[in-house]
Amino acid sequence: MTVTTKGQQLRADIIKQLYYRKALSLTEISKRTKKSLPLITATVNMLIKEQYIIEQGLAPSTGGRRAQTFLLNPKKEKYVVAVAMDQLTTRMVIYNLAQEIVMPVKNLDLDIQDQEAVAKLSRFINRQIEATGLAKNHILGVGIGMPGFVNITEGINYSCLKPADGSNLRQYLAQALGLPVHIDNDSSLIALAELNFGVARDKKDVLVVNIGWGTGLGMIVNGSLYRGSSGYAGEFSHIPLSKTSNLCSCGKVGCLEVDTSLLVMVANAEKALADGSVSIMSELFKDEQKHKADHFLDAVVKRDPLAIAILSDAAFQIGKGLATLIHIMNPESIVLSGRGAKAGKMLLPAIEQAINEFCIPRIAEKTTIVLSKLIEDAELMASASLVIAHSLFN
Amino acid sequence: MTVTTKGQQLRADIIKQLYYRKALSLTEISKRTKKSLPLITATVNMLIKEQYIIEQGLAPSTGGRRAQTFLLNPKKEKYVVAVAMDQLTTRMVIYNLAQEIVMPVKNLDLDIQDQEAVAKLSRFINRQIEATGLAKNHILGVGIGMPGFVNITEGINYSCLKPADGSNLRQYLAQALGLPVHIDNDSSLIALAELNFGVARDKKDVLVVNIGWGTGLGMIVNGSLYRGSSGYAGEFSHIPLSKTSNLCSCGKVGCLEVDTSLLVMVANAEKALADGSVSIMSELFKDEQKHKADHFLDAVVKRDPLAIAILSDAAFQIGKGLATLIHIMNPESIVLSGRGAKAGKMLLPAIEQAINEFCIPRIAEKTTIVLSKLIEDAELMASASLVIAHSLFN
DNA sequence: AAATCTTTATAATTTTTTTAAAAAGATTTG
DNA sequence: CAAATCTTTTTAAAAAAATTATAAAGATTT
Repeated sequence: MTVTTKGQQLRADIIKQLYYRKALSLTEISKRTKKSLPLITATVNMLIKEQYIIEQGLAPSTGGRRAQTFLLNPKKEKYVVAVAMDQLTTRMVIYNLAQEIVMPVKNLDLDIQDQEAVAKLSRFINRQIEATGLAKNHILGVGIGMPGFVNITEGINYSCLKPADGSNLRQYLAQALGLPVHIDNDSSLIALAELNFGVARDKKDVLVVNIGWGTGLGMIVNGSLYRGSSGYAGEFSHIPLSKTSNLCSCGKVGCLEVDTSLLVMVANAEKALADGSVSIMSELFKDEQKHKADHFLDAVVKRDPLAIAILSDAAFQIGKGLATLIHIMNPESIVLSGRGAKAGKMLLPAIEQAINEFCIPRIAEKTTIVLSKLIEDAELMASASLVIAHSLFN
Repeated sequence: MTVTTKGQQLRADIIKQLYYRKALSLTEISKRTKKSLPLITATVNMLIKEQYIIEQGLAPSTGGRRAQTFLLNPKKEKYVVAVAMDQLTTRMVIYNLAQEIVMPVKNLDLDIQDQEAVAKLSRFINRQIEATGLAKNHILGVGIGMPGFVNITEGINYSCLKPADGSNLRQYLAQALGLPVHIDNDSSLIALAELNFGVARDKKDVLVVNIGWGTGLGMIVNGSLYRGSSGYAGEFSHIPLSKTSNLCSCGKVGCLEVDTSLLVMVANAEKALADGSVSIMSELFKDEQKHKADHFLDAVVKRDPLAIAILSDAAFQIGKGLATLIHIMNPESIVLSGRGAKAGKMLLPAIEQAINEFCIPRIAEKTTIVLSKLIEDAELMASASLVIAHSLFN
């Protein structure tokens, strides 16, 4: 059993704060870690001696003496592997402690339902790490975001990515890669990204909607990610809300997902095209290099009327679901994130209309709907921060 | 501005722990307050000297030396006034520090929408206190639970109980009573009661449903009451879920409340009786001493088929709403509380059926539905603990 | 440009926690 | 059944951390 001393904990906390906030003064670190200034001063000096931290220069004046600020050392040879998976594509990147990209994003076409997905994944990660020539003892760990019911303590995904030998997913990967591995649900990670690096920074109660194949949800409650008693909180897409009686992939009828998934939107588009609707999608869909969902989103961004109409119908349903969430959670804001948030501005009117229609004004009036500024990077950034959050830096 | 020192804070924390848990050993207090044993020992000894705490006797053996346990002193002349309001009735009781009843429950028929409700309330409370002969400086404060949108920091109820002179509700009452006053929403208080004294004790994530005139909700998240960013979290009864298009009191259509409020159930019963249904309610309703809702609940307890049928319809709708909540919050358990929980066992089958029908099994399987054991006392107990939580004990 | 005001950084003091030791009581064993 | 052992509480001593106070640095004002 590894025992973590208080000193180690504080070192890790300080590094974590600097990782999230970049430049910080001693006073700021002290406030954030809730430890006294003398203790922080001593610990930071130790970390400077060990090259983890460098002096950055003076902070802008706030009226008196300017504070010295500190930064994580980009030259320190400590690296983080970040992986973001979705149903069909897996992306990977390597960062240093300053969140600078050491190895640019690499893509792998990988069907998450593939029987050999786990083996392919670990080969891919290993190959990329080897290609960089980085020594494994300089890599702090691997953070992986993935769809499905993820048990983060056990390191299992109940929905997919089961190792062929029946072993534990995280253990399998840790063994195969020779590195610490941390896995989490994609929507949870996107919420963490918005909390640590995005528009949910410094906010206490925020709902982050992951608009993608399905409609995921990550909940920031009291300033930290809420996971529920068995880790499955935020199963937004399967709440009973649809008026249609379409069967959902989960086996139930009436789930929100049957009206709002990107796949359903694509299907609706194809149906409309078959019925003779005019749209640039009929051209776009011929290019099979990209997935139809991406073509659909492109069409939306290009203001294609049919695509926008279909998207708006889905957005209205999402908005109705959000109205329920607002009543229950009374959040400060709701962040639209995930790959579908590319079409963010197109989504907003229908969502806001639904919220106005279904919310008691007093409850909704303080809740703002905002668009993510991270979009593509969110999941990778959060995968990396998973590793930072679990490392000890000895 | 009153400054609270660390020492005062710890004294209050210790008293609070003893108030919630009754007999505790020094070690247990130390763990609960997360303060060291030497510090706790010293502070408890100080509180014993001041008569706040008494030795209770030795704890049962756990294998080694038996621990001394401590209790709040029932003879200490410190009292708490607890008030619980609903739409038509207000109840009041006075406890000592050991939660023993010093003045038994008194009732006041008070329509919460009455223009002079606040004045009547303060006269009532004052009269009862005077009747006991207790000195005001021996009373720690008054805790009041009430329906409506309550802003606990400002001390305002936006829905009702507005002082005629336009002043602040809590300030008005504090002035009129000459005592510290704390107000909170009834459903929030019932949830606090279950957390501190009931079946949600030691649990982290629990939803407490207040079945009454409407269907209220208090959420325990990470072991404490979650209020949302502007204090209105848990507005369960106005989520869009009903298939009917009945107009809700909130001005919207489709709210859960239009199918599940006790008033709707009574209306349904009356309609069925008018249509010729046979039921003991036709007799019961003639007695106008009690409210029809109480008669309805009595009929349910007496297993009247019509009443049970009506209740089950409502319960099914509540269950559908709870299915949504389970997906979002993934709670450890859901507690059915409030006056409607008297009919608890009758509610369970329909609620569980709805949950089975609308929940993904993996998510719902770990969530248990339990009945409150506090029912009547819940709100009064929590009103009192409001006062304890805000007092300083100097 | 000197004086004042703010804020950071360091030092001294106090408080609190941690660790260790002692005491009390239950359980086991000869 | 009594002595010995084992647990746990209680008290005491040492170490760590947080407050408080002071000094230093730099910005702003007069």
